[in-house]
Amino acid sequence: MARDVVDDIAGAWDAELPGVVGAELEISKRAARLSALLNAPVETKLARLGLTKAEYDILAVLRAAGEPYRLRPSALTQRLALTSGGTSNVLRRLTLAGLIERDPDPSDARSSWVRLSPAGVTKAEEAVRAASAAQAALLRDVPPEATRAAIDALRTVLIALGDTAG
Amino acid sequence: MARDVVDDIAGAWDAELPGVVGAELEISKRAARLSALLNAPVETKLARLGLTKAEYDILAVLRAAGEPYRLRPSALTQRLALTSGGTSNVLRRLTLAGLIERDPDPSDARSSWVRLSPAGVTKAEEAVRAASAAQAALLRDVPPEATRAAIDALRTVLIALGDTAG
DNA sequence: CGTATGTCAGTAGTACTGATATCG
DNA sequence: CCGATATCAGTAATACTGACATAC
Repeated sequence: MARDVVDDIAGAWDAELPGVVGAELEISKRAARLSALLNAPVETKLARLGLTKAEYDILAVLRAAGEPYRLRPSALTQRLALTSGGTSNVLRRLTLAGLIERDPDPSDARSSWVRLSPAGVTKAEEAVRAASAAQAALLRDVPPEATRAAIDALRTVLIALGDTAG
Repeated sequence: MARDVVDDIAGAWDAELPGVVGAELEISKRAARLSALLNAPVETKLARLGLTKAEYDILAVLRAAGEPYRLRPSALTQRLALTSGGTSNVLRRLTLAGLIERDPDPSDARSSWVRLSPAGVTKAEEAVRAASAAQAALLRDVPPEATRAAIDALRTVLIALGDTAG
């Protein structure tokens, strides 16, 4: 079978410190590498739209939530695995850019709704189309059955790790 | 088949913008998620050793290179996919911490060797053992054949994307 | 002289902690 | 009064660009 970069790294460790590294290196380095490869063209496309990845992640979650495209800051914090402070930081920039707006929540005055502005809806849709197209173009070089096998194997591992829907 | 978090995200997009997102979302989000899950405990362990992930990556490449544990800054820049400026930045911190040293290169006075100090060798080995153990502990919950299937599927995709050894 | 190597200063963005205000 | 929600200030680290020095 052909070798990839991670095979070389694993081989080097086996020669230097036999038995110390194993499958955990192979799976984690390959997951990180694939993620980086698929992410790079997305960041390029987003930059042309004036967005960072962190900003895009928020716009995408809001757009995917469906009308009226609004969620609470705490829901965004949870879905993006950030702290509340980190979420506030990105929301401030998106507000300045006019892509989101705040609606007070009559039922709980501590919180508020974060809602895509009309410009935010447009930007979110442009961004998700651009991001998907960029990644799909990269994956054109991969046989569909290989992509499918990776998707299924990754899902199985993630579920075993407790990353389940709900 | 059981559903994971990404199934929910893909389902939401299919309902909102049918046909826009496909396999590229499923593979990229799962790779990113698995990478994040496997990385989190590593960063915790490294923090206890006084290392950041970027510092660890450099120490690990130097240690895996074998004796005399030294490489040129340009080689580190290439293997870690950084710019030269980014590499310099981390090397400065590692030098201050006493974990690496510089040896002039008699054959090319523009460059120099970056070499693990004795303390750097010890720290690198402690760190790689701690990182591997933390990830292996996580993966104890995953059937070995599922891990193996993911490793092989990821390797196939990476090779198709041109990420080959050499 | 032009290219390659590396450092440094400055910058932008990420994402944290801890303090604070407010409300249920 | 306690816990939840969110913002803000401050901090640390990442990693970039562009300017620069040096040497091949």
